[in-house]
Amino acid sequence: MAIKILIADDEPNQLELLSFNLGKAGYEVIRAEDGQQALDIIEDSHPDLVILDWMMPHISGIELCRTLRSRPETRHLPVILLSARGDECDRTLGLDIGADDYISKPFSPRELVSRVTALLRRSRPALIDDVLEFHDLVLNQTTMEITRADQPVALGPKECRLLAILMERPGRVLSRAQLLDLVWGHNVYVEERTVDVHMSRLRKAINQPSKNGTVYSDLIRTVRGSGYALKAPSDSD
Amino acid sequence: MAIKILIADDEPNQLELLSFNLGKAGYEVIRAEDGQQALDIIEDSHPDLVILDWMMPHISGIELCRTLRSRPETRHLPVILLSARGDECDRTLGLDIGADDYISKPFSPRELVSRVTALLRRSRPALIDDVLEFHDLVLNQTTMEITRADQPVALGPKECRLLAILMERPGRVLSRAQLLDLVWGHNVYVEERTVDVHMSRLRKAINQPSKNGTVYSDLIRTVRGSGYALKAPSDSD
DNA sequence: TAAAACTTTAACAAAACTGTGGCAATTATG
DNA sequence: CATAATTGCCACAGTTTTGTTAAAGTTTTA
Repeated sequence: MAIKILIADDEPNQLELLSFNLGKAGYEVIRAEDGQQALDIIEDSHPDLVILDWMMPHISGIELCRTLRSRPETRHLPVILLSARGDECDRTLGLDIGADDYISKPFSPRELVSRVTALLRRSRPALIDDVLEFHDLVLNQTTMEITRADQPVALGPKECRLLAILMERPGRVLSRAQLLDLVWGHNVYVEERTVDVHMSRLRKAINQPSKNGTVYSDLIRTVRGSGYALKAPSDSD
Repeated sequence: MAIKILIADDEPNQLELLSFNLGKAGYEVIRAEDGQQALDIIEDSHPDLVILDWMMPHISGIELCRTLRSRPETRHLPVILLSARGDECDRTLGLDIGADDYISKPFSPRELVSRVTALLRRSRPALIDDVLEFHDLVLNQTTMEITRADQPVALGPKECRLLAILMERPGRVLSRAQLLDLVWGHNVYVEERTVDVHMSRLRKAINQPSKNGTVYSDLIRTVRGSGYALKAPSDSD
């Protein structure tokens, strides 16, 4: 599945230039021509990263960035701000508002792509590195091999994806609804309790993978009333 | 615990300037004067972020960055590269090598601090995001972890929410009716006395969290006839 | 000082939540 | 086509959480 990047810019030339370069670098590009449209698309197609022009009609990049940061479901969505003005005040304002990076025009295509990649590596390592690690768990997304303490672990597709989602956000609590959305996709109807069942299967699989009798500690934390998260075992257990 | 930042630069003035500004911004700064020393310090004191000068004797920033990226234990350590030259080639090289950000001299203190904060936000979400603090109490709403004086505290969902509501308004007195509204929602009928019970449970939980016999002071203030509020302990209790 | 007003907290039953074996349906796999 | 694997759901059991009540403790008021 290609990495989706949303670009919002009201200037067609600019939009074209950006799309072309990111497309060439292998990203799937979605375009928006103003802030409102961008917001709709974000809600709808869950891009992995967004690039916002500072100045746009209706909703400016800054406003949009603020909005995104204020909503739980987009709070961690990587945002790059784009501005014609290079002055420092804008720069710091952009970053302080919660943008993850700031590029001032004119910029080189190379730099743009580098910054996008660097930001993705930081925020969604799975998309770039395709090896996820947590404690002694390793998940290679290319080969779909999973190991715990170097012992192979067998997982079904759903459990595997579930694990990947958790490992991309180590420690963060995800509600059943969020997990359904992230793992199953957001137009599939399944019971929330089904998450529990898969979590149970996942636990069983990763907590006793090896043949020798070693017992592993539970890396999955149930947060009563909220959902599930990964947790590093404390010294006591 | 303060966030530790390592700065490696062979030029004393530069080092001083950086330290001063980051120190003022509330970070704990550790200094290194060349790449080798930086490496030693990283292994030794586990900084949360490092700032590397591009040109340094013995081991350059670029080399050091490569080294860090190649080791599992520092693979995800946030790195900012610093360079005298602003040309794009360096810029993209730096980012491609795995640095998380790149700042070219001369830079403004404001921008530096903004970039550091932005980088920390995305690499160590727990340090920046969704965290409520009051005195020695910390409530991380992302991971749903609560600690008092760094000791974990176990809370049920209701108590947790109650605490969050109080911590969002430190010191302000909230009536039982307000608390019912904020915590339970405004179309639920529960006895006002119930608030007392939960407050009592909350107190018990946060005022004696640790195993060692330490006794913590009561952070919750009962305002007779009005309601409850958080209070910082005075010196006497 | 006694009564009144208010708060704390133990106890308990009800409600809510979670873990998991089992089952049928569906989907790969050989 | 037969067999195995995967998936979603139900239902029961076991826990934890929650709301209420009531008794006991404090503070304020008259």
